[in-house]
Amino acid sequence: MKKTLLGIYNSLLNSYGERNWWPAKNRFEVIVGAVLVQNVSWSNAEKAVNNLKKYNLLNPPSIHKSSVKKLAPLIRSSRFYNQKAEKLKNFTDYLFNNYNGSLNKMFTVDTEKLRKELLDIKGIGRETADSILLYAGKKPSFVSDAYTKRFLERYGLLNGLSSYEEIRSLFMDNIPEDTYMYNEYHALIVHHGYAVCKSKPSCQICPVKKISKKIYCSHPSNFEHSD
DNA sequence: GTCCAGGGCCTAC
DNA sequence: GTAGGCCATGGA
Repeated sequence: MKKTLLGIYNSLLNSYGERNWWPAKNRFEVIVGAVLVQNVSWSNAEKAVNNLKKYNLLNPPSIHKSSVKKLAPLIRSSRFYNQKAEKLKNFTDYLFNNYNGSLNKMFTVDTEKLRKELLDIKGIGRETADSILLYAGKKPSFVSDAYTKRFLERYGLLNGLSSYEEIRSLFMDNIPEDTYMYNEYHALIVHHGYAVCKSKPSCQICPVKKISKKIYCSHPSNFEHSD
């Protein structure tokens, strides 16, 4: 499994190159983006992020001071905007209550401890917490998601594993604890699944096959299973 | 018009 | 612990 996962990583990296995620200027922008992109396309989330920026609200104190009523219309494009406005405020409440509003202080906390804290915030689930840890905090916490699960299924690597934590552990137990690799690996899987396999009649990594209503790559033959 | 995107919470069983 | 409903935009 170690060799397989590393082999897939190298194939993806060779095919697509570094993805250089997350597309954001600073850590808080990553965090806001991670919440706003929940179950919506990045383009929709990006519009909402830019709107907050436009009104100088893309910083912890401004979100903290703003009401849900003020924030919600600005992030309308990100879908579920009332809930997401609440979520952004839940995060800044946590940040000010525990770290005096300082992301620097927050990110000095041990990775697993901080992960638990983030998961206690209403609106921050596993994928969002791991995205914050990895892409904002540069901490080695692998991000799994729907693409990752689909990807592993497609290549027959899931072997009955299904939960988020199981999939996350599959990567963390089998590839080096390397923030750069965690960062690129997740970004490459998303890029492969979304930008390439979905948009092109054939992709460089594997042939495309239509299953049910979605388009999936389905041939594992490009990756040798060494174990 | 239909489909679906880089989820998470709540409730019921 | 998990299946299903809910939230409720915009581009293809």
